[in-house]
Amino acid sequence: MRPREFDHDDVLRIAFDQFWRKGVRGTSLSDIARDAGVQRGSLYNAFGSKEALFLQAYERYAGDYLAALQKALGTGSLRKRLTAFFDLTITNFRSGTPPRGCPTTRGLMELGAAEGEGLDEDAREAFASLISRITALVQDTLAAGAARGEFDGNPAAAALHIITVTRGLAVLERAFGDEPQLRKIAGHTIDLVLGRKGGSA
Amino acid sequence: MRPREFDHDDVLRIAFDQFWRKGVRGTSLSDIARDAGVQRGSLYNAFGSKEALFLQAYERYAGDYLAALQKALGTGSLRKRLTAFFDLTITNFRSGTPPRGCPTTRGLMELGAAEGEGLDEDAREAFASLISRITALVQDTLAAGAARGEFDGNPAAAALHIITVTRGLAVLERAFGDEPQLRKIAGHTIDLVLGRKGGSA
DNA sequence: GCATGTTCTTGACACTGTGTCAAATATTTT
DNA sequence: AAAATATTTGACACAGTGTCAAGAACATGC
Repeated sequence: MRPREFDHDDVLRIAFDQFWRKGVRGTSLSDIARDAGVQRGSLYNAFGSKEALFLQAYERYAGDYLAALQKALGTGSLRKRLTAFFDLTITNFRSGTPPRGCPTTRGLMELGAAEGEGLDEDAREAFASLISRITALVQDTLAAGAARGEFDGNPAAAALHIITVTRGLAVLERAFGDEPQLRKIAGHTIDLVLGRKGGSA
Repeated sequence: MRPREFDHDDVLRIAFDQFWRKGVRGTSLSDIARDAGVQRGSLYNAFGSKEALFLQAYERYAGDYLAALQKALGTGSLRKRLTAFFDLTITNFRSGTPPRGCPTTRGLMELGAAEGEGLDEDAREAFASLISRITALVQDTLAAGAARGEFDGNPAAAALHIITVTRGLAVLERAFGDEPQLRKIAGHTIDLVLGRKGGSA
């Protein structure tokens, strides 16, 4: 067996960085190959296709991101947790120069387009899976808060509402690039869900 | 002057239908040319580029859509108006077979991607403009409702919240394709903004 | 130590898509 | 009828995806 001349994980990182900045369709395998110092053909050999490479790179990101979220949602009052949640979300959208936006939302609208075409279905599933897992995390946090008397409402409905707002924030971020606006919307959402006064921080 | 062999508006309609179904990047000018019965070169001559053609087609759609929204927001109680607003929004996302999603959100995430590239800036502006105008419409509706005592809150903040939710709905639509879920979120949002009980319909 | 087998790499190729250009074409105006 | 003008058409250059066969590097068995 001839050994690989590149590191699998390095390529995944380099590829995801490009996908994040320029979109899947906007990134060519030549770009990635150049940046990674690998021949384009080697990437096809190792990953099969651009979409398959993206999928692996995305799963990597999703794991990291979910772990960070879990940590952010882990301490403090319910209000503090939700604040940390939105904060991490928005900071993620606004990371990079220029800001790169939300890779999940971007990918969903970029690839989740073709319904019925088996190819993009895997990607759609990956995006939907991360969203579902984040929703579950938020719901658990709300349920725990409810048990502590910090929240009075339906955790499932509220979690769905919150996740919808974060997806909306990802869109508004691309439309206006106005970070203070995003944070204002986030604060307003927390007030709405927690009932304006909310628990003291 | 040699006369055009095709109708400008027909091409715009045919093109937007394809863009809506397959995305801008996923639609080739050959596709549009074939469907419209026009030579590809003629499209370049008439519109300049794919993006310019998309822009014209989108502006057309945006005008129609805004008019429909304005009508939907024009009668009944505030709750009724907001319900009609979400209804039209979701129906729009779910129109077509298979459902085509939201062209504005799709376009924003698909084209608002390219960093620093002046080309896509026009498109981003067009998307942002429609969102802004819809927000203004919702805000006016809320302000009018407040004047009639049907709403007690900040119309600007609430309108921004509502528009954020609709953008989020567009994303969730692509992720899960679950229309009842979208309608549930919409209802929950109205309850949240109007204060759960709300004015009788 | 050398042959063999396996995997990776490399370059060539076919295909599709974007955009440009010059030549040919169809009208209107002079 | 000739000139002016805009549209159509086909050829071209270029970039991107994906495939393939041939070459290269290493592990193992003899």
